[in-house]
Amino acid sequence: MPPSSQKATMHDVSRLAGVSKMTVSRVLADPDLVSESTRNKVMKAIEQLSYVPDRVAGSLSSRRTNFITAILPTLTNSNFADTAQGLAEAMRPADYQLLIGYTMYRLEEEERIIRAMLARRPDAIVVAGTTHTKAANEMMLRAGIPIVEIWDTPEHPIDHAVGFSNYEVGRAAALHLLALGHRRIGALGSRMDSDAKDLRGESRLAGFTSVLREAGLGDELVIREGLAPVSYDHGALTLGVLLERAPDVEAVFAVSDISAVGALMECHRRGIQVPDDLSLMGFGDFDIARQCVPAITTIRIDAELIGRKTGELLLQVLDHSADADNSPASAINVGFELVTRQTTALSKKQL
Amino acid sequence: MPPSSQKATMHDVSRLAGVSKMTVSRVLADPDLVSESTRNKVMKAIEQLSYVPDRVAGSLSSRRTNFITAILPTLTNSNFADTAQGLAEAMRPADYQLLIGYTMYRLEEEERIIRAMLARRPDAIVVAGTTHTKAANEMMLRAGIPIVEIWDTPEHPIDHAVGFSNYEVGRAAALHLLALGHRRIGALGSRMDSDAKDLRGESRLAGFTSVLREAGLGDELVIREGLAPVSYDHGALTLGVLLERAPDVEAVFAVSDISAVGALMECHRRGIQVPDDLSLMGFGDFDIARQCVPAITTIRIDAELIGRKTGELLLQVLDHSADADNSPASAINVGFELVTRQTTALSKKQL
DNA sequence: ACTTGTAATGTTATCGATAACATGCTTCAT
DNA sequence: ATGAAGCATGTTATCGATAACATTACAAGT
Repeated sequence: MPPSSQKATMHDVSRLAGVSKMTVSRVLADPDLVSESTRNKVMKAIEQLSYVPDRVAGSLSSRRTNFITAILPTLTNSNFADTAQGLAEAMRPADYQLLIGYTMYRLEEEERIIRAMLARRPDAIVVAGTTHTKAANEMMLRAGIPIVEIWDTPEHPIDHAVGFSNYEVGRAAALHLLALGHRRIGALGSRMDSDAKDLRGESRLAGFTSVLREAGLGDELVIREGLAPVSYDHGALTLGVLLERAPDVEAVFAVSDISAVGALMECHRRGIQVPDDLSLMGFGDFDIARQCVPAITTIRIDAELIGRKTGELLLQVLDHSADADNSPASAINVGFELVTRQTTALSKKQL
Repeated sequence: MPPSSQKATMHDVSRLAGVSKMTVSRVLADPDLVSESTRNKVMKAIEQLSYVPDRVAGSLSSRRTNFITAILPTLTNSNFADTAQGLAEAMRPADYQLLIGYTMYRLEEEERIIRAMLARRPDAIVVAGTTHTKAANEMMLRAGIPIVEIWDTPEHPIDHAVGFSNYEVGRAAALHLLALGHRRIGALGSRMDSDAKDLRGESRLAGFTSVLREAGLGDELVIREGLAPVSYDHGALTLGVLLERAPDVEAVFAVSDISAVGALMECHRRGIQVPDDLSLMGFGDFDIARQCVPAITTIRIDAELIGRKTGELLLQVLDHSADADNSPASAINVGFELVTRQTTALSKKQL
């Protein structure tokens, strides 16, 4: 460990500058309140002592930590990483620090994390998803701070929400494949295990099957295998399962581009022509989906935008928190967009 | 905002349980110190009041925040996300919370972040990279807490280090391509801009060119274009630049698998056969490199392991921090491994 | 019986800042 | 001239916990 020089406190600075602690505090928090000459004296003292203010003490005193808790399923999914980055970016000018926790798609873990995070007294909580354990829900309700549920559209929001409808995403996917004339349509998702469940992915599958049923088709080709988070392997494996169940499948929707890419590569390996033999689409508009050959049809959501919008919303709410609870709980729908690329094509049967 | 019930303090709990604050504190920190009957009373009071301890106050008092600062170039690179996850995983049992900052590959930004983070009084700092601004270096030296530089092997470590030699990675890549009989060898990297520079990628390129020169080859095919972080597009674009400069190039090393994948897809689009027309390799062993068709030869580093090892090291050091500065600064080299797959093959000229 | 040890709990003094109010000194309109 | 207003600064009281030391009660050893 490097040599520890005794850390200087605000008191040390004030003595060296010949002013009171409060003046030092003002120089740091609101320089305009202090005359230029004193300000310079204080700045010099800060410099000389390499003083770094102690925000722990500051937070206790001011009852504001400038921490924002962000609870996401995982960091190793570029979509969520984008959201985190967008949120961090939006909050940075206001000097907020992100406290990131990840749940591994487990609700009990989410509850544990919320409890642990609340002890840090964050100024707000951002949480992915709209389904939480009872205890988690109560803790957030009681917390007395703004809560933002993101990445879906909650029916009963705790407070604010920023996201899109995963259910509608699933419907849009199914409608696209149907419109191309496909009838043997499948999907690749993950298992709804008690260990780990991708509730948003499941919503997409639910929307997807709802359309299939409306079209008089069954949902027997909707595969749920493997645990969240999905991977390239997941796509490859579940495609294998699907092909075994229905060698004549014409079109497939994967709940994530990652799975879609894995499935596409599996097609390459098996000599299945995409989209001639099989139409394939994903979700998320990951970079790789655009870069793949052939480029993958997908549903674009702007993950970074979700983060940024959430940040902007919070800045506004936190700023007005002075004038009591007049902050109306807002629900922002950022929408999504079907991006047709090269992996989906008209059914040959139609031709 | 949800209704804010007044938050209960430890004092409230102690009154309700009919004990002193200190006893409540003990129940939470070291339950064995308290008799079973009092402990139960206290627990009941905690439950009744939905008491959540205030770690801000606790940290100020105990002078330990249980925060670990992790400073990484970006979160949207699965390698760094893996490292973060590994670190978080290792520290979690000891109840440490990660404070993540990302620099966007900019040293000035790193300095800014270090300064901001130090105000939170972390118990340790983990920072990617071994090159820092002068001010950043001094701040870390002065901080009086363990510092771990990761993702490279520093010549002059500030304190501890966990990583591998990027320079040797570059050498291994060049040696592999040379061993296959290639002589027209190029590389794809990013520009060393003042805005953003990937110093570790640059080390890999340096090691790479050192071998080329030893073999009597020039480095004119080492492309440095675009800003870090690299992307699939980056790989596609720089490959284009390289092909323009040397249509007869035989083998290429990309500083990242991401670039390598982008380059591979560009080859697909241009009808260049890999590895028949061109050998291609990357770095990082990203999932996508293994899944690609053809699967990409790469250099595997275990990013998650770097995080985990760092965590274990810190737990040990922080635990012993009681017995003064007896913690020997350790430098752990986790090494790397060349993974030969389908994108590199013997030079045809040799045949 | 008397020290001594130890287990369980309480008391007091911080930790390093900020909020809220108080003070002193100018300035300026009337 | 004078008092209200405003600027620049200081004082005092917290914020909610933990460390360190103090106390009490009872058991065990001699």
